[in-house]
Amino acid sequence: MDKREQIIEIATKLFSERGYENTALSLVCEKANVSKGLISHHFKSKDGLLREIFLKTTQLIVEINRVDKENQTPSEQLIELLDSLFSKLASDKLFFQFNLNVMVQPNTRKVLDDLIKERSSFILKKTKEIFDKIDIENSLVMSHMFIAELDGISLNYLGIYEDFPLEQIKKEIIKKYALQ
Amino acid sequence: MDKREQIIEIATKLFSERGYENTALSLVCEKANVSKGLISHHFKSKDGLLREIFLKTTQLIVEINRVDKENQTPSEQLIELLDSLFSKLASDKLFFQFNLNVMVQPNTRKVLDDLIKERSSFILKKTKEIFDKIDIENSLVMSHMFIAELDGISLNYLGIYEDFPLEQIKKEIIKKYALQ
Amino acid sequence: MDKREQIIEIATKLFSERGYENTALSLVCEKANVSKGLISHHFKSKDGLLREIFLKTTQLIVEINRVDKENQTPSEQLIELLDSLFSKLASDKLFFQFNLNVMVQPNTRKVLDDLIKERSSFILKKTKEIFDKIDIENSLVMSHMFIAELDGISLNYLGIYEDFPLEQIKKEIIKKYALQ
Amino acid sequence: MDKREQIIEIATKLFSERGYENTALSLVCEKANVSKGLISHHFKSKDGLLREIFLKTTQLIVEINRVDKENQTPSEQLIELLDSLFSKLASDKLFFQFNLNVMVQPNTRKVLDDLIKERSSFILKKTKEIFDKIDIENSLVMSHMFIAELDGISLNYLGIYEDFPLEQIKKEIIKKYALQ
DNA sequence: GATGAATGAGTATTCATTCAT
DNA sequence: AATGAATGAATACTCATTCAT
Repeated sequence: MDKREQIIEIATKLFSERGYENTALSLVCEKANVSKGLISHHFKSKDGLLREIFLKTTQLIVEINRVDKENQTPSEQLIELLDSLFSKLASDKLFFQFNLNVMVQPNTRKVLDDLIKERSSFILKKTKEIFDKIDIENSLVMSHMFIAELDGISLNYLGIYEDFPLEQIKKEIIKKYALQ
Repeated sequence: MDKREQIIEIATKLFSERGYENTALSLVCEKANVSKGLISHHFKSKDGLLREIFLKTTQLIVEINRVDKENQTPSEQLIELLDSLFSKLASDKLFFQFNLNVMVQPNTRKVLDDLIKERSSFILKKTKEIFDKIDIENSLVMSHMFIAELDGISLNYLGIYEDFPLEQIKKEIIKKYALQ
Repeated sequence: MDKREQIIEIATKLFSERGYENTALSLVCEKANVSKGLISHHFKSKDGLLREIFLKTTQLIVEINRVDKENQTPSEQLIELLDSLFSKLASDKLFFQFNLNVMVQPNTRKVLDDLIKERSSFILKKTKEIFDKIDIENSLVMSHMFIAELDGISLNYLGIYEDFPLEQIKKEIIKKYALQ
Repeated sequence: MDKREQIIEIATKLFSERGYENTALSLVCEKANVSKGLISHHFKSKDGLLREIFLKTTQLIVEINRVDKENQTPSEQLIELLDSLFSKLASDKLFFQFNLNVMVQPNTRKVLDDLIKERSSFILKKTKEIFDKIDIENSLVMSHMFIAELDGISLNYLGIYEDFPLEQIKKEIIKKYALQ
């Protein structure tokens, strides 16, 4: 059993559920069955642990975009992307909760600044690539709107409206973007 | 000079800039030139102060929606709404920062639960009213999408992309929703 | 009972006996019957408390030098000064222990830098004044030697030689400096 | 490259510069490119390492006193001793810094108690031997004064006065003690 | 001899809250 | 309404030491 991995796993869960600032390292230690010193040893500080976790979620996002799309039309690619995104949104709320959380909180935002910039420019680039293939006009602005809309859906679904009509919105989004 | 009002003003600014959890009441006291006891006296607790502030921002949102629209077409109303929203987004970032912040943070989310629900259902209702007047099909789902898109734009503009093309996106949004 | 004063008193004693770095604030709190927060409240930090204490000991030194010497010859002044110094050295070891301690420890030395410089230049000035009155040649260098010798005596008496012949050395010193 | 020796060298430097209590073994390990376990292995504990270092500095002091003085008069011996001492004081401040440090700090004082006593009685004996040869009256007390004065000079030169007139004081000391 | 993961007690500091005045 | 001394629980972090490899 790798204790380092265990810390990351537990901390990810707790940071997502309770928020970064509201999660004491002592709680992480307790739940992960690990001493306080070990976090210092492996991650140097709480912020260091946060960065490690954020990096891991970025890798996950990168992987979602790396699926082999050789024999798909751009529209099919977009549909698949939306499909996997909406699936994950429904199945793994905490993943999105965590990411929203740390990007909005001024404190964590600062700690993760470079990593957030790196990730978000990657997402923008990938989106624009698809839009360019589909030959959408004004692809940069449209990519920004596309990303914003999906982020807004996450935000409203996760944090604001209890009866958010996720499924129907998914259909509308696919209709709007992929079936042009 | 009303000290109660001064506390609210300073606290709003600090909570917005630094996040709720990362703002010590002692800092609020110092900046507002006020003793610690006075916050307890007026607001009972830090959470109480937060609720008071959130209520005030809700009132502001309500006011934006209350502008007299008697002699406007629904489309004109929508355009004006979008206009004032994008203006405020550019001029008063902290206002949106604060609201995003407290809605995404699990802790504050819990404290404000009832107020958030009240506000968001108000916003949904108002949006749907306009969409119904415009006679948009599937108005509930479309209202959700509309709100989500605007929230997503705030999120991306404020917290993620440094060179977010706000102006162009505003034009696209108006084109999309109001000029049908 | 003034708790602020109580903290200073207890801390002075403990810092002297155990050294600054080896004295936990929790120990000070326990002995002074005071909560941990109160030290923060009054002194901001452990270093702040140290500076306060060092300032107080400086005041004591200043007072020793302020005794009315109107109707004394310079030699009589010097004898009286030596007398009170040697008395205090024998009766209040901790006082000297503390001062040696914080001036030699790199950490505390840094924290107290400005205060140490201020104090030591005061002592040098006062010594030189007397030496000038006695009309001693090369008074600046001789003042330095005088101060160094007394500091060295403290150091050896307090910290090194268990059977240090303090009384006889006092006589020799008086013979050497005051009876020229 | 002998790692044991390397640890001693680095630790001596760091203890001197930063003080014993303020120097973490992890820092020593890092600077010496050595694992934590190795210090335990070689020196058992941090205190063990300190004792080893103190012993080494004692040996250095012994060597200074062992220089062949067969064909020198006692006065010449004393001058040479003072000369080498003042040279070292100017060239190797850290050496004296370290020794002052550990003798004044209650914690380290306790750990090194036996070694300090041994060393200081050696120094006293050696000094008294020379003074006896010169036929100085009251040689024990005078030896104590001599040692104290030199210690005081170190203390004031290293830790208190930035513009301490070391060279002139050296001349005065030689005049006073060696040219009688 | 040498490593480094792991421990756990200990440290200064923070902070919302209480309460006498 | 207003102050600020006082509390005490909580927090991130430090660090010497142990031990399996």
